[in-house]
Amino acid sequence: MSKRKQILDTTINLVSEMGLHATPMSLIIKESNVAAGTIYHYFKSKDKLINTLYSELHEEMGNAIIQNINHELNYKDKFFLIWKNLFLFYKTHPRKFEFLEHYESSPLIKNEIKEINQRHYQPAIDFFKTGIQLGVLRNLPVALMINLIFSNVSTLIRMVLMDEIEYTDQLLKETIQSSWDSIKIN
Amino acid sequence: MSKRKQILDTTINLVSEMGLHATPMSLIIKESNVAAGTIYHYFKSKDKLINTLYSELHEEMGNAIIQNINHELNYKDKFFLIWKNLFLFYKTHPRKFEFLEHYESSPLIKNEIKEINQRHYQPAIDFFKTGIQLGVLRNLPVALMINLIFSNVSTLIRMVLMDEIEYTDQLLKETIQSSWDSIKIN
Amino acid sequence: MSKRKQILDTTINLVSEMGLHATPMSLIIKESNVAAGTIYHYFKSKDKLINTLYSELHEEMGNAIIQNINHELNYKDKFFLIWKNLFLFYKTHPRKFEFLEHYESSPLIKNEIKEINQRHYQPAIDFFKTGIQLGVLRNLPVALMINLIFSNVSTLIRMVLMDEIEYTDQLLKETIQSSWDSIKIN
Amino acid sequence: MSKRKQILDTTINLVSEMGLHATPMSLIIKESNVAAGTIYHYFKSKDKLINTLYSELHEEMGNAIIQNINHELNYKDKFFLIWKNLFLFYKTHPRKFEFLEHYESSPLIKNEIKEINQRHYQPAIDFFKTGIQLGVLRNLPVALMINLIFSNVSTLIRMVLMDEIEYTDQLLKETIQSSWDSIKIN
DNA sequence: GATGAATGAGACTTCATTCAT
DNA sequence: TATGAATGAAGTCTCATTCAT
Repeated sequence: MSKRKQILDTTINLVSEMGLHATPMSLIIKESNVAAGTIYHYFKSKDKLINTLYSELHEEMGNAIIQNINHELNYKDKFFLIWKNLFLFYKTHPRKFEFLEHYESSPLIKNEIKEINQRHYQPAIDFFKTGIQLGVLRNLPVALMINLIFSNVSTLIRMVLMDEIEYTDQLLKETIQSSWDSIKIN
Repeated sequence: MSKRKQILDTTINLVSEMGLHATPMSLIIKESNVAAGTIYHYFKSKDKLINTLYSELHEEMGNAIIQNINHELNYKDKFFLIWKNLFLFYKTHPRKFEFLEHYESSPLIKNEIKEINQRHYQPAIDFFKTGIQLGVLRNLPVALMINLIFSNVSTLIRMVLMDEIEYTDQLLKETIQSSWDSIKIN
Repeated sequence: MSKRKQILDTTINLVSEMGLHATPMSLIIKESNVAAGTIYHYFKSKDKLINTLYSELHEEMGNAIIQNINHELNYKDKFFLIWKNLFLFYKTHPRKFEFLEHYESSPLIKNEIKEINQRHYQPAIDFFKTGIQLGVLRNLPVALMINLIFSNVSTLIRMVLMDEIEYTDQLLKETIQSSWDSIKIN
Repeated sequence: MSKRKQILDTTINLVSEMGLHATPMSLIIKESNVAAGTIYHYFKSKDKLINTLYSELHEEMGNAIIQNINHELNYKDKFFLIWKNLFLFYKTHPRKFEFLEHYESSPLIKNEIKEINQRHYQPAIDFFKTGIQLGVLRNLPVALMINLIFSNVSTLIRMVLMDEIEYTDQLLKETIQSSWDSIKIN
């Protein structure tokens, strides 16, 4: 594995477990078996390292949520699939979810970076916009609607990962239904 | 104002603005016009200071959300009022919301402390439990339901405070309606 | 018990156990159940408190070592008794021995204070001086001789208190004999 | 000179002069012309730094005391030489003696560390053991005997270094004789 | 590309002491 | 006599980063 990959992998594991500020560069250096200078060869600063991770992660997530969406599905089924895609991505990669939890609320992240990374969700944004235009979805601001739905996914996965609730397919289905009912018309 | 109060007030302002780790004790000391030792006279450590703030805040919020709830209101109206109460509490005290945003995702917070502070929400928990028992609400796990609704409130207030959306009474009403539709039966 | 006595008692216990620098005034305050100001009412500073303890201790020791010395005993028996008196004083008051161990090597103690407190040992000094004059003892500088003998006592008691050796009357007798042989003539 | 050596040298000088607690890291940093971080690069903590010094010192002393011991010397002469070796080591390196004086009585030192470092004195321990077995020395516990003799050396050197007595070869010889008389048989 | 010794600002906290009550 | 809130200098240690090799 390349040194760069080693560093990124170690960082996501450490940050997801301990938090951003409890993960000093010195620890990343030790755990990824590289020299101090090597990290700074690949990443200009700790900020840059974290933000790189953040960007790559969002690209990956952007791809994950549109998996298996095809045009033959009706609108509601597409919604269910997108929701499930995101949920299963987090469930399969809990470290990545935890990393985002630690990251999003940090002053490290600049709005500029957040905005840049929204491009990965353009298909999802378009999907909700279309839903509103078609009259299938409630006429809420798209950005708000997306945030509401995405935060629903986060709420469920957070409880599942923290063992505050027992995961079943039935639970997943009902939670998605709840999400759907919050935005659908009728 | 007592020194203790000065310290707590300064801390919530600084932490909400800069984040937990970007708020050194030295800054709290300077801004609250006390000596270093004075902080440690009242709070054993930075951790303890922050956790005290967190506890007092939750007590305040617990009281805020049941404001003006009276028995003559029907179930749905009570739900709208609780939602609005929480939203307006955050809107009136944006610093407190921001403090929580910084705090909740920090490894500083121990589950133990989180759990202890849930007692302040017992009336809310009971309210949702009753709704399910009465058949007014969907049969989702109560903890999940509460987290879903509360995170909806956070989503809206976050966007409003960050100027990502323009607040209107109409917007508030529609968002609450969306929340309600996600849990009501029929 | 008077506050002053409470403070002194607490201090000797704490210092003997933890050492001078590991015994902050705040701990003495807590353990002796007095207010911060009260200590400073009786003792001008931590230094003064410790030095007071030191002086009172040496007065007590000075009295202890000449206990039961009467003129009918021969010189050697007097030596054995003095040695034993000091040893038993330490054995009966281990805290006091430990206090001195922590104290003597501290830069807190000024030579001036050490010298002042030597007056309590005048009888012992005279005893050794006489021994040399009589030709019973080796012609070593008196101060050196006293330090050698006293440090022998400390060596034995230290090992006994630290459980590095098992105390028996036989062991005590033999160690005193060894001390005696180091200074006696013939 | 390596930074590590610079730090150790500076530390022994400062501690011997001022005492353990009167030697802050900041002073060591300033006097040894290194950055704060550099000390912690080599030594995990102040404790570790001091203990390293202690260990290296005992190794040096262990070697010093058996200097020039050869098998042609008789037992008594060997004893005199060992005594003198230790004395001269201290006299040549007064800082090292003073460092030990400050260190030994500190709660910083754990018994564990003391014990580990006794291995450097195995030859001396064996020497005394042999003396007892041969019937040349009094039948005292070896550990006690060694402590008695070593503390005699410390007593003399302490007085010499503190100018409480004037050093002469004659005085040295007589003090060693006194030590010898305390343990020899006949 | 890769190393790791070295940096130094700044983090949290302690502690002897004071002083108004 | 007795209290204890308040002080602030100073303590140990961490950490992102650099640079000569």
